[in-house]
Amino acid sequence: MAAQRGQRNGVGGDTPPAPTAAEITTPIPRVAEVPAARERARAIPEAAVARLAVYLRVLSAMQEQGAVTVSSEELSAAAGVNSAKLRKDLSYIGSYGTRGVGYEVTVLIEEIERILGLTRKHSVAVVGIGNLGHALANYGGFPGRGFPVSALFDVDPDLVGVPVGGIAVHHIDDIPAVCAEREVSIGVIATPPPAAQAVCDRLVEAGVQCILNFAPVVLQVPDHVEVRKVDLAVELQVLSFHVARRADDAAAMEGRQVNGMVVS
Amino acid sequence: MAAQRGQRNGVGGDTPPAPTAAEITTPIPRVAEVPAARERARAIPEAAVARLAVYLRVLSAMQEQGAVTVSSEELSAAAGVNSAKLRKDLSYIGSYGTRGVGYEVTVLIEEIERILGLTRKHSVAVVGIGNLGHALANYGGFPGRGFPVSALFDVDPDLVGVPVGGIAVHHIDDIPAVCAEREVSIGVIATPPPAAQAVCDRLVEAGVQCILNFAPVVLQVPDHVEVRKVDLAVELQVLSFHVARRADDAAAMEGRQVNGMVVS
DNA sequence: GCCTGTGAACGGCTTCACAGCG
DNA sequence: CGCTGTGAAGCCGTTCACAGGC
Repeated sequence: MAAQRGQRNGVGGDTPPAPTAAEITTPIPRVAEVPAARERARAIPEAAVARLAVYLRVLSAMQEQGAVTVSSEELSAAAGVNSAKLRKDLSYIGSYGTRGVGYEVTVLIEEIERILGLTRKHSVAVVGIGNLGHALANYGGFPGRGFPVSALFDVDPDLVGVPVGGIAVHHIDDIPAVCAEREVSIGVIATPPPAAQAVCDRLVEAGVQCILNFAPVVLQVPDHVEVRKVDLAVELQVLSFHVARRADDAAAMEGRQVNGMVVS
Repeated sequence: MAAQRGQRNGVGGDTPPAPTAAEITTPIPRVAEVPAARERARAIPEAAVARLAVYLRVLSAMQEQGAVTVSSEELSAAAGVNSAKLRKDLSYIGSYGTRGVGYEVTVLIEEIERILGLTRKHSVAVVGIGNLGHALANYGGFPGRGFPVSALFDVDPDLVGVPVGGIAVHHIDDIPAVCAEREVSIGVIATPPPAAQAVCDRLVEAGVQCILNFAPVVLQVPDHVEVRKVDLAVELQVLSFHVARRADDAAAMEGRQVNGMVVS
């Protein structure tokens, strides 16, 4: 898995599910009266949401190859998980399979897209048009499209006005105005670390509710804003840890004269 | 990820060094008396390893500002986690704090670097010199350096020989030779999806043990190879899910006439 | 008194295994 | 009979709370 969770500003503990004043004194466990859609959506584990996105991509590929139905076994193999987990994940969004047969590809695609909110387009703004920003801007139409990059920003006056990936770069001072006008719902921060927090503040000010942060900085945001962080240095360091562990293992085995059998 | 087969081997918890050889009733060949370093390294939760990398960056920044000691409270706040988690994470690598005082910055940095295997440089090879590959190649010296990008590869003959970020691009057919020569330990895949598996196979063939995969593909690798995946489309879709959930919540509240209190 | 280090409680994700239905 | 859907068990990481040193 990639992308560490992280963010969560909370000073002490994290906010519990969402206990309203009413819940406190309820001595009897009872079924909540909350709207079904909301409840169900909230009940999906974050980890499962990420996997649903993967299933969606696999399903799209299968659909293009003309597949009409898939079994949990096939789909899970293609997505790199085990079938029990896949069925559990799908059960979070409802029961769309046919026992003894499998799932209808088109139905699953529709349902997953609905749950992930992909039926609605989400405009993306990329801030920081350096190497990474360039790459992201040109990525145009991410796989499993639905995320049009509709605004680019940078501090550098020389970049302002220059078209990158077909879109003109604006100055970061224009973030509020341009984001509002183009109804940007997701902001991507690809600036140097020192600039990240200021950019983040501007995005929040502009009403952006979700941020994908590539800068190695812990962003401070209001509770209603969701942040996901992609940290390349961390990824490499985690890999480094595994290299080191492996080396230790090897050294240990060699030095210990273990019998021929290798455990792993 | 992969790693099916439970391979239990008397690795209890983090109990004191007391290998109870008596309890084993299985005649299965096993490694007795495992080295402490290996044991400890294996016991660190993956999630904790990722956070250690974050602490390291924060500590480096603090060191540059002249800090000599930090308390778990300060460090955890700067890293965006709670202090209990931070102390637990640090306890996995040993006891380097002073009760009543805190941790010595330089000591912590050294120990974390040691555990993450950063005392040894890890050569990185980037395969696929498109937009993203370019960005990665120029990233040169990732924050918290120690990961020199020492080889670049692409299929495109026109790119071969062209210097990117100071390094000449090689053809992917040369992966085995070049990687061996430059002792590459980490491979980064930034190719289009269809090429990813083939490139991965070549890297494995070249002896690379860890791979960072940016292609939206589930790679098949031998058990001894570690893969981490960064999937931009999945990140965006997870954010999309949250946007949708928020919208549902708002709609639900409005339609339900919830009492004045706002939950989150 | 203050802050670290950690056993134990807790909660959430994963795995199991089988009931349920086509 | 096959495959989905799911309660229940198991496992693992997080949180709590306090013992242990300084």
